Amino acid sequence: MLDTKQLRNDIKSVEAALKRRNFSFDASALSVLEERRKKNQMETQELQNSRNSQSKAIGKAKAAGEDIKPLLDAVADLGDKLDAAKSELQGIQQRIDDIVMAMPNIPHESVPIGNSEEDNIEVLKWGKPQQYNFVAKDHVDLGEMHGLDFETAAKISGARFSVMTGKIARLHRALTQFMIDQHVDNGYTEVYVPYLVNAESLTGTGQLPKFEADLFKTSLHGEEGDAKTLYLIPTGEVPITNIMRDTMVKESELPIKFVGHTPSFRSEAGAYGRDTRGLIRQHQFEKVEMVQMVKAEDSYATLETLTGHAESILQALELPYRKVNLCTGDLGFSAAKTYDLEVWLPGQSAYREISSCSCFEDFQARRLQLRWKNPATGKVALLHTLNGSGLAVGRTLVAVLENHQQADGSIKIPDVLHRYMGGISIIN
RNA sequence: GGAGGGAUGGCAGAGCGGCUGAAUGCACUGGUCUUGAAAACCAGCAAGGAUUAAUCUCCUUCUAGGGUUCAAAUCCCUAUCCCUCCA
Repeated sequence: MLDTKQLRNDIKSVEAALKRRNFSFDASALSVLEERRKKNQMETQELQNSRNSQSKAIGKAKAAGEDIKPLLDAVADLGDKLDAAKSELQGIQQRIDDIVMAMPNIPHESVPIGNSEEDNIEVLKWGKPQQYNFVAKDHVDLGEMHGLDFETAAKISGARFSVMTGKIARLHRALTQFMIDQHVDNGYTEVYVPYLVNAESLTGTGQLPKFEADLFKTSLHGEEGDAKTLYLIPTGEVPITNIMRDTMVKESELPIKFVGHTPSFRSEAGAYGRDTRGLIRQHQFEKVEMVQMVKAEDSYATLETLTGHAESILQALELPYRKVNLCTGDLGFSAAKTYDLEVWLPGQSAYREISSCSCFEDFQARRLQLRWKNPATGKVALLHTLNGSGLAVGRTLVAVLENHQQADGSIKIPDVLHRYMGGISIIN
């Protein structure tokens, strides 16, 4: 959520900033609503003030044993007036909230302006795509040789699911273990979190109210009451970030660094026909997620180090990748700036997203009521939140299979994984 | 499945329907004292919003949503979460 003060005082610059990411809204309508809200709020507060003071007077008169009848008569119609004023104010406020909650974050000045992923800017390339003296297979062909099975998954669940058996399942788990251990070494605290979350949590990180269609929604015994509805998490970001919802953090606890391994569930509504082959786009996939909460002045430096932590995994696994600065048109709803890491996939001869590292500034913190008190100033301030996948495990498996394949279809296991694979160095 | 108890500021924890935005303790901040620190003592210290140049002032908030009342942390109903006991 954007700062409502800024929306009130400087709506023009908000309008201009959001235009850079192709988001437009009716600024004048919002201003009109604001005016009405202000007028209404002042009237309502005046009525409340009058009620409070008159009620106090009644209390005093009663205590003094005076006749309170005339005082009671004086406030007779105040309640109705107040109720009317309140409900009107509430209505206006609701309309304002609906508009504001649907507004995306303002892109950071270093974010390139553009419409689509074509306009993203490559920041760096690491590693060289290997030249093979044979025809490189894609991960589906390779995987099926080693226990990756989509047909069985389709029987169990449907399209966009997978079953792994044997060494490939172990490799998948090894990747997860390696990633978590690496991030714990980098100072992150490991967390285990729920995979079903309530609507408040999703609102806090920005998936709701706007993106409900992307989520799997559960119902308990056929009931869909608002309070009880739980959603499958679309990313570990949701539960991990919400650990700190509604808290006043002590300075000594900062920065907060969490890492957790969770599945992610995505409906992939609107992705019909895209990446239908293989593990790239599944309804269920694993991720190791890093989340940080930092002071405002530290957030952009933190984005660099956090992205570096994700990169270190790719480097350790000897996977060529590139880092891109997402343009305004490709930026997620809550993000102010995002680096995507794209890994080289020989099977597709293309770089594909494997990690997304974002700085949200105070956009999520405002919804989450995530704050800290600065002892130096005595002031309360919103924290800045960041997160990044480190990495998407399923896609990392794809990258390892494709990049480390041998002519005979066997897979060479990167050195750092040997200890997680019981010493195996090749899958054949 | 049944019967109770609870949810209050950063934390712990009081709180007769009106002078309670909330005792007290801890934590925190400033000061006295000390070579320095600790201890002790003194003082300050909730958040959000409206208004203001700022102060002042005003409004809201004691889990959430309803209700009773001139007036609700306090009474009533519902929901959520936590705890205890019985099956």
